[in-house]
Amino acid sequence: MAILQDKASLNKRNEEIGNLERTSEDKTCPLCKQYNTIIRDSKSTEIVCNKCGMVMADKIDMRSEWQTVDREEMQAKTRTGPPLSLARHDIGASTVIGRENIDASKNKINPSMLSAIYRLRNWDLRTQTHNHTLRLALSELDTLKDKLGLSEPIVERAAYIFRKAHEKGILRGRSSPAVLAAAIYIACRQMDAPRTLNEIAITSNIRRKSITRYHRALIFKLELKLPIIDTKKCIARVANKANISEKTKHQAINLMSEVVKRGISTGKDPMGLAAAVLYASCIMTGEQRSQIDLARAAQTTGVTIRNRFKDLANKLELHD
DNA sequence: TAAGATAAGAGGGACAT
DNA sequence: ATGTCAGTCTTATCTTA
Repeated sequence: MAILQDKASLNKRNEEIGNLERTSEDKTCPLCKQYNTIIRDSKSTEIVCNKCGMVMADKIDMRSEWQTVDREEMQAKTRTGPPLSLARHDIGASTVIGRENIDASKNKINPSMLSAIYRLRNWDLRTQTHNHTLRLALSELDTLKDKLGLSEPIVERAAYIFRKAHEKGILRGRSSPAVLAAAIYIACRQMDAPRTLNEIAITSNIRRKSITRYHRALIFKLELKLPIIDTKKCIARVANKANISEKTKHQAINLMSEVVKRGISTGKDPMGLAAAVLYASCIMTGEQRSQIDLARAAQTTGVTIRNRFKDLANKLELHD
């Protein structure tokens, strides 16, 4: 891959790559060593491994992409490319800098511009390490995807959030796996496919504490909005896990809407509440389930079920 | 064995200093 | 920024039916 000399060769390169458009092919990614489909993002000028986010171009020596020695060369070859699904904007930033770099040596450039270019260069170099942690995070994301059973849109959303966190410098001083876990949690919430913090904490092997901390940081710094957790979905989850009959499930959903209407649900762990509502519904329909069973299904404790249940009994006067 | 009670501890929100 | 306070949830242990 030649260093881009000027706009003409840049265009030529884009043209070459353009010929590859819509040809995704199977090959082994040099970074993650996984044999998988490598896709070209039609909106950017990058070819991207869809497993780890490794950015590459076809018809070039792969190794030179990431085994650069010389700073200048590295900078010139840098292609900051988030993977396919993430490349929504600031596409090809490094290429632009590469072009300006040449301009700086070739054409006489306004000296006042030099410092600006220098800054850009540094920024660009930083994105190189950004890409490194990005790649690590994305491959981690891939393994978590299977463990948590995340859908593709959730994975993309999580990756997007993580990348935004990168850009805003939120990762500095924070553990990126933990930030990734927080991003996953947020993505799940946003895509309306709730996973509990505990599930994510356990599968990612990251302390729940750090996930919640970074979760808050992300919400605040990225000004994200999270939809309220759908308590009915919690009911469905717990019910399915505890093998509750459809009849009782429906009863529980009705009961839950009443609970929500009366504001009993605010500030309570939705899963615990759902379990308590289900427990109450089981009593109503005569289905036999122990508090412990429900608690386990909701990943909470019997104490919580009891407390919630007592609340329900007091406030809804359900005695039967 | 399930359910209930109680206590100690952690973590975080609200609010004041 | 730091501290306090009330409320929530968890873990552990004991008692009751």
